[in-house]
Amino acid sequence: MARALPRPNEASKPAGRANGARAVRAAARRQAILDAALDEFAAQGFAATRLDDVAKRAGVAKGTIYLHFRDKETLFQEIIRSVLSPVVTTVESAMQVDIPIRVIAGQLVEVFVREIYGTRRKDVIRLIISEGARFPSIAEFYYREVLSRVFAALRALLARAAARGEIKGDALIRFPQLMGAPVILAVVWNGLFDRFEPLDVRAFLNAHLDVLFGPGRAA
Amino acid sequence: MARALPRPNEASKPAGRANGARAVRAAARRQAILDAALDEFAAQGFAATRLDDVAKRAGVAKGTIYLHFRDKETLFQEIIRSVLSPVVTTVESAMQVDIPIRVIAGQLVEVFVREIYGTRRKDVIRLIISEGARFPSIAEFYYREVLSRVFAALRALLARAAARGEIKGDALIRFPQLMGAPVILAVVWNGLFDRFEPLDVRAFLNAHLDVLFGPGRAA
Amino acid sequence: MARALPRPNEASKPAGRANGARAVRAAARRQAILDAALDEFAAQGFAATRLDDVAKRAGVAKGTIYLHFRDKETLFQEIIRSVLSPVVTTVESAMQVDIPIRVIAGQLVEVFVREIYGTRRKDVIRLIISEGARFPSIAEFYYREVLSRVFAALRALLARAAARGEIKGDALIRFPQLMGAPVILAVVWNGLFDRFEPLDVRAFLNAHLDVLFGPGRAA
Amino acid sequence: MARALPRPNEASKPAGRANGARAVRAAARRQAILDAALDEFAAQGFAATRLDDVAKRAGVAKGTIYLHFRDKETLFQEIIRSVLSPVVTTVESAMQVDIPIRVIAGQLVEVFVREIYGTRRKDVIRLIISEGARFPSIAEFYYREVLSRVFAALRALLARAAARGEIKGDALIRFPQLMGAPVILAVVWNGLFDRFEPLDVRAFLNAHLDVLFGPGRAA
DNA sequence: GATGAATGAGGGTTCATTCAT
DNA sequence: TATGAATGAACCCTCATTCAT
Repeated sequence: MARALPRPNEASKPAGRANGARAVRAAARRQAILDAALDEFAAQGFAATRLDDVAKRAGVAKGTIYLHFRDKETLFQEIIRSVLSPVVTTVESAMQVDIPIRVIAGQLVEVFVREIYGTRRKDVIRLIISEGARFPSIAEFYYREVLSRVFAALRALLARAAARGEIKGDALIRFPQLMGAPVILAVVWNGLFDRFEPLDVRAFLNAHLDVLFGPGRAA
Repeated sequence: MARALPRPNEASKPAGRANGARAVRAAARRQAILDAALDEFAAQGFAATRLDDVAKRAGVAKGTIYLHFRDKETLFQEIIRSVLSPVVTTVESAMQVDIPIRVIAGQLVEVFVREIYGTRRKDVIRLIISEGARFPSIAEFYYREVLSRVFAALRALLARAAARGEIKGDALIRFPQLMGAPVILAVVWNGLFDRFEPLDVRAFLNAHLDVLFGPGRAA
Repeated sequence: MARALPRPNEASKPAGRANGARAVRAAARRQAILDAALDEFAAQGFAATRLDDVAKRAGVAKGTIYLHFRDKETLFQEIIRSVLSPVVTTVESAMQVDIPIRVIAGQLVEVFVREIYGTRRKDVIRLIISEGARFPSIAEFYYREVLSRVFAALRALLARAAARGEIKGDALIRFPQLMGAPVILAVVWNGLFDRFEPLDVRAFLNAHLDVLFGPGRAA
Repeated sequence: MARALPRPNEASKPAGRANGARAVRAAARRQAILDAALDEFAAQGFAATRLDDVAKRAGVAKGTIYLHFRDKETLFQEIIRSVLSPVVTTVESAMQVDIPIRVIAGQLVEVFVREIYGTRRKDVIRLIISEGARFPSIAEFYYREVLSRVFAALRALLARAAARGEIKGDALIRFPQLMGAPVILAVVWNGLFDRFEPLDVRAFLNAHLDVLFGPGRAA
């Protein structure tokens, strides 16, 4: 199991001056629980995950989980909410640069491959897809904090590109989701069918860009 | 909940000669259980579904379920396996006709909208996406019985289209998944975000075809 | 532990014609659970009672309890509510007869000794005293269904007695509770101090009547 | 919650010579814990009381409780034992004065109302009634240290009164408990039914004395 | 001494599965 | 065949108690 996540926005708990040690340990434990829980939730789904296993994997006692999270559902939501948000800003920024959409799209592929597909954030996306329907607040949070922000930036980007004549029809303008569809497929495929037929995600997404914007150079 | 599914290949249990009535009743019960179970599994997921609720919804006693299915998991797999297979042949057939790929693709959109998105088969796809990782045999079955067959036909279709010059680059040839990506997105979107931002699936998929093959007439 | 309760108002569940056997068994099981639970609640108090023990004592599985009672608290309240009500009518009736209060009081002592102190109803009173403060609905139910009815009848009885000159001052009229005080003491004493200094309850209560109404014959 | 108790016998821990300040602080903490614990035990009962709440209410950390008391049960018993004993001497003294029993009884009513019913000692009595059965050592302690001493003095008092002809029959002689019965009822009533029907305890107890000894003047 | 984070046994409740009717 | 009462393993969560700081 991938253990670490590139976490740009460190800092977390203030830790004051005095017993910083204790605060640090607490934060570490909390993170260990989050990590372990993500592993378990990703592997078993929400309902089938036992907090006993989470505790064991995190190396803490069962009761310790409850020192950091109110209950199983809160723990779950905490993971979903905390893991993806950091990338949103990165993606937004990349979209706002005033260069050809084909270039930006290529950068986004790299960001996705590196920051999401190559990390456990991929599992979080899978969890949202799998469990989102049962946790309306999660779907809502994800739509509000992630999707709508990304889509806003994407629409602006597409408008600029259209103005520059980089896009042919109006399909992408009307359905920006088309740009993200292969990303979803990649995550789903990875979870279900990679062992039967592996998918080279980077190549796959770049091929998609070729379809959208005409062939680029690199793959 | 959509109650009925167009089921071309009825038949199931032979029903012998004599007490055909009994066999018919048994088959009806079995189907009622399958229907009810699909509703519940789709709404709650596998682990959170209670057989009690399935029984109640099917109008049978809890024990009756065990007369037809070995256990909860078998019931689940039975649903997954039985519901999608029928469409495969339809899709294969459509792909084998020797007409422009753009036309066939348009027909496939209609098949999808009518036979899957407009029925509970959509729920089954969602279940495969959500639970497939926990049920390797399901992923495997689905890959073998559905995906690989559809992909085989699709590859042949794409080859013919390429030969005819209907396709520009080699992206689609190398990654036929690109054709299906928006279908996955549509199913996922429907489950999670339709209440925030509804998606006109037919228009969406046709827009995708416009991107792939250049604009068609219809929308 | 006293196992049976004189239950004047048999009947309970209708039991129909057909599967009366099943209904009878169900009722028996339900009663076994109530009996066992009363034993445990009386011995340990509400919070310290484990349903595991109740089940064991009742000879059923733990889950069976939940077929008959929603949860531990409901089971508890059910006991409290079902056990005492039957005696209320008896007591009311006794009080309504138009004979000297001294005689009626003597009869009430007998009723108490026989129907309450000699049965597990005594435990129920103790439970009300012990746990009532934590279960407002129980105190309220008991006040409404038992106390207020008994007090109403008692006030009428006292009024008649006063009119007949059987009572000296107005103390009893103003505080009918004085008649019941030794009953409470008896129940409490029985639970706490009988092993140090047994209390002959019948004699005790009759002595109380001597104090209230002057000496009678019997003891 | 009544905070203070008239505590005639202060002193507790000797406090050595040197760091008396520390000892005083320790004693204060200990008392704060006892006070908080009584509040909680009275409100929730022994089993349902959480030491967490006690600590919070006492303004100390949970671990601190264990510096002063071996465990939850010890803390409980400590309260029971420490709170009531002080009044015993007062009651004994009042009973030993050589004046009419009616007068002494009137004084006892005042003592009860002031020292017990008006303080948290009332709660302790309630706790003994509620939990005594589960803590044999408490019932035993209470019987030995309180009841038997009070009853001894009471029997002497009654003997003197009988010799003086202040008592009619032998009921009180045989069952001195009759004198205390309304006290028990008052405490129980206060906990359960006061909100439905308040009881004027002083008037109630004096009415009882009217019954026992004939009407007095004041109330 | 004082703290409060950490522990882990324990208990209420659920639910897949069985089986007597 | 169909039922649904009964079972009991499993799981979430609580809380008395401990102990490193």
